[in-house]
Amino acid sequence: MALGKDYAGQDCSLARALELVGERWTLLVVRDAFYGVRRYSDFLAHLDIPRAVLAERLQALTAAGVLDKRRYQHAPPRDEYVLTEIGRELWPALRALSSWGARHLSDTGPSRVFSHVHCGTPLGRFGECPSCGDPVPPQDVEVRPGPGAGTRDDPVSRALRQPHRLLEPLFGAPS
Amino acid sequence: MALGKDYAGQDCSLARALELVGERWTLLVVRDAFYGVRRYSDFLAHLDIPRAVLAERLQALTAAGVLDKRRYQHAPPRDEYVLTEIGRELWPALRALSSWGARHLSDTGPSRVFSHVHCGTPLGRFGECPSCGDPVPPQDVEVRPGPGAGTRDDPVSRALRQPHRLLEPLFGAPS
DNA sequence: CCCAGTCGATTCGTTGACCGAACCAACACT
DNA sequence: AGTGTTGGTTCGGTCAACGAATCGACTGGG
Repeated sequence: MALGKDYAGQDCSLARALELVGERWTLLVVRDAFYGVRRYSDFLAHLDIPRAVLAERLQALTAAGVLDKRRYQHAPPRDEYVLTEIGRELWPALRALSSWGARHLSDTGPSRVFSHVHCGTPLGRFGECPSCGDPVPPQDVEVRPGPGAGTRDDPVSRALRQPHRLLEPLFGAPS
Repeated sequence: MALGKDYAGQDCSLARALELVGERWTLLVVRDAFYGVRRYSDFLAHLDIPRAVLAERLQALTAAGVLDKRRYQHAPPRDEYVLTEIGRELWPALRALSSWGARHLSDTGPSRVFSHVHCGTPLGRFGECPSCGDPVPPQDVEVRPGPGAGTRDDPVSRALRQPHRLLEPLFGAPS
């Protein structure tokens, strides 16, 4: 977590994962990346995160190969951050944690619902499709607002009010 | 995370989960609980965590219903912390994160290997049994040291050098 | 050319969580 | 009485997070 000290001595895959992805805000940044957020200003507006912290997290995730920073426009220079294959493989972990939170820490029901885009079935708690029985890769998952949906009013929240496929860019950024 | 501010406004199950379980050390405490660690002093010895922080985390997890603090002996008074059903349901998330870390952030291979106790098959990346095809509940999982096992020398690390079933107490504490 | 606006940051002073060592209370054993 | 174990609490010091202000590169408008 790079919070003063690392988890030195914890010879454990979990500890190593947490040093990168366990810092404050980091997993929420990754979650937004799955939602299709790609630009600094959109992360900023959706997360209410201090600018310096966002810049640091994006840099760390890029350095670790979870995100790829690429210039999609040269005049003026504009960069976007996109999940790499390594980043996309965080989906099961993200899904499991989020599902756990929804089941045990929520009073209003989930704020977003995930379903298999091919058959419309809501995902099970491991991210699998109950009717097909197989784990669903994120690009085949559709997000929709759920019963506990919030009332934020930033461009990202507004765009997420309609069904959206994971990993698809939220805004028509030049690919 | 209760780090200065909470994730106010992040109306999201993931954010709620992270406020509890996303703080530094917390998931490692839960991991140790799955390993069968139950006593304050054992967490302390295995994690190299500041005493105050451990006390705070155990209290928070207990308050949230993830751990159950119970007195297993009255003279002298001794308490143990045991995973509740809610806590045990964190297993898929823990497994997914740990597996991700092992695949992408490890140079020596996993420090511990998990396998289905009924058939001996090593678990897949979602915590499922590749040969049975079903998700394996933690009480049916066996931990063994893996190729990247460390060289710590505390009672917990020593006890974990031999195969051990998850959730079983590491030491013969009176149940 | 000049000015306002946007994007992606960096800088800075303050707050607060984490760290590690010391201390403490309750109890058991000798 | 003295020593040891367990399960904490207390206390400075340090370092990361916070939020506001600033900045540099660029564009489009007048």
